[in-house]
Amino acid sequence: MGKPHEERKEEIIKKTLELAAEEGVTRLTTQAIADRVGIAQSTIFKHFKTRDAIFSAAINWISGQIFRLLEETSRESTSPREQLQYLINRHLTLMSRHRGLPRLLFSDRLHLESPHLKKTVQQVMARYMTLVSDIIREGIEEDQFRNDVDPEETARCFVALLQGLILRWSIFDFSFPIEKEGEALWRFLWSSLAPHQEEDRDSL
Amino acid sequence: MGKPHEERKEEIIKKTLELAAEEGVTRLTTQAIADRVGIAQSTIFKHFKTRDAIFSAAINWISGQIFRLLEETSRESTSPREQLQYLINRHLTLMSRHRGLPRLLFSDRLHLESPHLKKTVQQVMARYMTLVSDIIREGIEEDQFRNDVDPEETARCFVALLQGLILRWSIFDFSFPIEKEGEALWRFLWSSLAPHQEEDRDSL
DNA sequence: ACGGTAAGTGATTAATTACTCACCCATATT
DNA sequence: AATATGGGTGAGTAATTAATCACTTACCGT
Repeated sequence: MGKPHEERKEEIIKKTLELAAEEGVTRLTTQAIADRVGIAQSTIFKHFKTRDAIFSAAINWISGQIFRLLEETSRESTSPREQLQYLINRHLTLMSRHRGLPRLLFSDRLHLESPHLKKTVQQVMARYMTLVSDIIREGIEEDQFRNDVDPEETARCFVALLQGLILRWSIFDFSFPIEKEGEALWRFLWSSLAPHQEEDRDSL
Repeated sequence: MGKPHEERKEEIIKKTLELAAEEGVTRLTTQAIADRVGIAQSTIFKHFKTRDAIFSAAINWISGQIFRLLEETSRESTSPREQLQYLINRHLTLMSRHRGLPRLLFSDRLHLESPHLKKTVQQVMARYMTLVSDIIREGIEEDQFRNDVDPEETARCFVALLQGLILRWSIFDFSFPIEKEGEALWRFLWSSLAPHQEEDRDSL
């Protein structure tokens, strides 16, 4: 009886994310997590020293997923335009598959309770924006994007668009398909990135 | 001794918002609020029946502020373009002046603890997007904006941009001047709304 | 067979926290 | 002068919850 340490650890993290999506971070007690996993409350502490360690592990898991996503994107040798589209789609799919992520990321418990976790989140965001601005700069050099946009500024807007969309989705209880909204987001982004002669083609 | 009911009520709400900005929603206990106001913890309950009633009042206050902002914007008889700029500036100034607002609005305690408050927030967002799409539609009709953008879609992106920016600002602990970022946001938005012949003028 | 280790449990504890209650006291009303 | 009222208080309560602990049980290598 009893699963091995690493396996149960993963299970606890996953169930924690599930619970965060359904009940919100406030209801995320060790008792609730234990119930969901199907073990006693005290058993939680065989695998995590403190409750915050669970959150920490969850955030690190999320960071890992997003870093993987970023690496895969930059490994793709497709055009800058397709890289951005790929990034939007994959990002939204990731959030769609694990709805607890936005709830956790947006909760203040993370940022204010432990400075270390806050730094992790900030680092992920910073690296994210760096990659996006690199892609945009490349697109400008290759004459695929207009040359009068500022790459850093546009990258910040890119991330803001994504986060804002996810936030609205979360506030409206995941009640609309977010992948579809991603397409609208891309259309909007493209209308600001596209060189002028190409626009007629894409406006329909 | 003792301020009149309505006055103290307002004071509690204001101090609650202050605390939310500094300490986060998690630390927002009745004790902390009472300390900040300078009264005993039990006195809080002379003015609010429950702790949630304080949150409720705070959210309603926020909603009021934003509704006022929206009404003022539509009352302005300036061009659609200036209306959008005005809305961005005023919105960011409001958030800048009361940093507790984003913390409260993004906290899950609001949406998940009480369905009523969630509805309030959703209604504000819905009305916000309606107004923005109206402005955009008007701008298209007056040939100030390109005619191949979808007003509703663009309005959703407008709100996402704002929310995303505020979220990043909140995650980075209000460490950069948000009004300045608002200008970048407008530049980005305008590059997607501007008719083509006008662009050369504004690109610098 | 045996001893060690790792996962699991129930009972308990200490701290936090929303909320109540009996009681004060100043001011306004009668 | 008597009294009612409203803002204020300190002490206390019940509930929640993270964390501990003594103990059990299953499994593994020797």
